[in-house]
Amino acid sequence: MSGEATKGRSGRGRASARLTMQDIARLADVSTPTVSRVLNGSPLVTEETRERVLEVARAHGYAVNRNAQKLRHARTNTVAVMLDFGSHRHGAIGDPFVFELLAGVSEALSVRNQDLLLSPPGLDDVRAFRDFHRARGADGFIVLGQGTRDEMLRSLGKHDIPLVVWGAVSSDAGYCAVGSDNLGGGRLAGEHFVSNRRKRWLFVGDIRHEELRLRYEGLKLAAQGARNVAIDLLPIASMAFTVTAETVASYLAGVAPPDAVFAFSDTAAMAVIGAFRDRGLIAPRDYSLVGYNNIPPSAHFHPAITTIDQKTDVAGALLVEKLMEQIEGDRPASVVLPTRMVRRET
Amino acid sequence: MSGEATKGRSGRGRASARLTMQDIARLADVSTPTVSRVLNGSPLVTEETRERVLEVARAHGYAVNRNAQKLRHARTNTVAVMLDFGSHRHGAIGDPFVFELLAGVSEALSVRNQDLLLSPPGLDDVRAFRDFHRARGADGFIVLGQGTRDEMLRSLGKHDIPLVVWGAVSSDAGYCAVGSDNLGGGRLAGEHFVSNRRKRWLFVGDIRHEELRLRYEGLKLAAQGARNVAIDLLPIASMAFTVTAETVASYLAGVAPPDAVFAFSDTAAMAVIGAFRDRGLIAPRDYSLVGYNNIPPSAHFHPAITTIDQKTDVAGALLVEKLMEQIEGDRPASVVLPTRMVRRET
DNA sequence: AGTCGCCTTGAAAAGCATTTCATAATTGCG
DNA sequence: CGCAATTATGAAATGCTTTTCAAGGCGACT
Repeated sequence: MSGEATKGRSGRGRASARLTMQDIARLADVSTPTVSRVLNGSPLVTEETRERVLEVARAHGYAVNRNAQKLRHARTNTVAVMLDFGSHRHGAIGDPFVFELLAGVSEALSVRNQDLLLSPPGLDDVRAFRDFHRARGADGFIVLGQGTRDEMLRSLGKHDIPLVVWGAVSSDAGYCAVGSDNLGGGRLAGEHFVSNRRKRWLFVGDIRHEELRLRYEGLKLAAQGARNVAIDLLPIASMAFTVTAETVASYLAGVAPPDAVFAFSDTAAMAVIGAFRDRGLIAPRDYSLVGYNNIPPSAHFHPAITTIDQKTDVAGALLVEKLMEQIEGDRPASVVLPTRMVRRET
Repeated sequence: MSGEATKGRSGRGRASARLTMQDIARLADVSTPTVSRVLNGSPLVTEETRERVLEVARAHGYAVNRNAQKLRHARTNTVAVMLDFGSHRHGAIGDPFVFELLAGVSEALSVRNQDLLLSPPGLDDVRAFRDFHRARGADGFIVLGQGTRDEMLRSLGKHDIPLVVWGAVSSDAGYCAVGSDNLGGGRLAGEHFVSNRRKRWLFVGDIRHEELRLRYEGLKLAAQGARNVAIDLLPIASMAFTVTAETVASYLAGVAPPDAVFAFSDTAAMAVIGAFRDRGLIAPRDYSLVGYNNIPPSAHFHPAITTIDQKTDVAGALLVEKLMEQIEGDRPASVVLPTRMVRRET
């Protein structure tokens, strides 16, 4: 509609933005290929030429057009990262956890000089994914949080698209995954309960999420492994990924309260504490509680929350590394990162 | 080095990924321009041709190569988003707040069919910024959190690069900003203290951050506006953006404790509660406390934290809208979004 | 001294889609 | 029925960089 304001003039500051490799070549009195070689650090150039070209390029603030580069190469040097905003928007993830993961990935990619394209929301089926990939928007995908999309990811794995997923690691998934030891994490929580002589355990979380299912399995393992005690593993409060104090409260309304709760996240654990307090139940007096992710506020919470800590510091770099291997044509194995328990008041 | 694994074969699934517009043209028995026109919804094509082309394209799962598109057009339809990971990694931001902002931006961009490029960390000076822009990685920038980079952003504003910043809005900044009413938020906190008859106020936060400085100013305004009371505004604990229970504790060690604390974030508020509790001080009995951002756990905290709520739901869309206007050549005005106080136990 | 081979450089093609301009086909009108 | 005016389509140029291939210049070796 408008579009005249900028089009008309060409003598302003805009002109400099149009600088191309040819311009640099002309100014340095060489050909474009030579400029290209210099800028890419090729050894096939005289030191003297190199310096001249670099000098000109710097003086004019020239930067290579990445899009032309991407077009020329088969590789785009771009990685699409998919976040689970969907559930986050509803207050679900809440933890800065995914954010930390993203920071790690961003850093690792930048080191390797890869662009990070945040994939649009709504890439929910294989078709949308493939289109996105074919449009060469990206060489590969990093999916942060598999959510309930496991099936989609599995069929994606067959499509020859480089893909790494943060989440549950299962041997038969058919795609490369990096994740923490959810089973082990769950077991740690259970062992904590055992050592506190708790007998009525409750798991809070939606086990349709593969990661959470594994944590639950770990918890069960611990229950079965307990000697001389019969553990009562209460039916799961199979609530959505979203956990609020209200949902917990309404669950509590019907039953005799548990004496141990394993919440799928620290944020959920906080909600649990609130709901239990309303019923007059205080941790650790009346029940034990273990959260997950070890987010900073958990340490300051009252009571301070015992939680499972995942090694997120290396996660980003690892995800990127695995993806790069795939892009090179390899088929790297999945990785399970260790977890540990941070024992606090609950 | 390797590179043979994929290169050699061409009969596998790879071949289909190489599908180009020419292929579609040949298959549909038309020319490339026609395919292009069809795919871009140009009216210059017969209905019959259109259908044939679309049919072929769909059948073969063809998707336009965005990089070629970007190269051809002056606009890349890509927006770079800059996050303040730096401080986050040190446990600083912590709040899911920035994350929410990002989600909003992502959604708004996807609606407008714009790619979201997460800009690499370390874009700290004007030069790096400009290079990034010139490389045509992006048509414009959205900066989430101005941090202490205000000066850099100002000089950037003069460089003819479309830019919108989430953060403090000041009339002389020279760049377009969208942010919440930090001054008003600070005043709300102060008024809360006044109504609770608190007299020794402490602000926790690093006022080198423009946003935080404004909140502090708002607090001061409320102090000055109080009738019949002399408010004692304690020297700021001018700690880094990172606030831990330890920093608060060491600050407390030297002075008579305040009876009101305004923390720059809910996460910081939680740290404050922890440190005060260690000194035997309980809110709201011994002091009032107001946080910022209204993150979910604040409601479940014990005591439940009174906080300032920002309208993040519209923020993302607004940021994108302002940026688009700039890319079109306009110079949109900055916007201040309203804040409100969520009064809870503290 | 002559030939071979290496090193540096440039011309041209390729990578994929869009846009301009020209052409062929069709319609409308006198 | 012939000419002008549309309309649908294609050829060629364009955007910017990288890669291949060829050529020219130089020293080294026999």
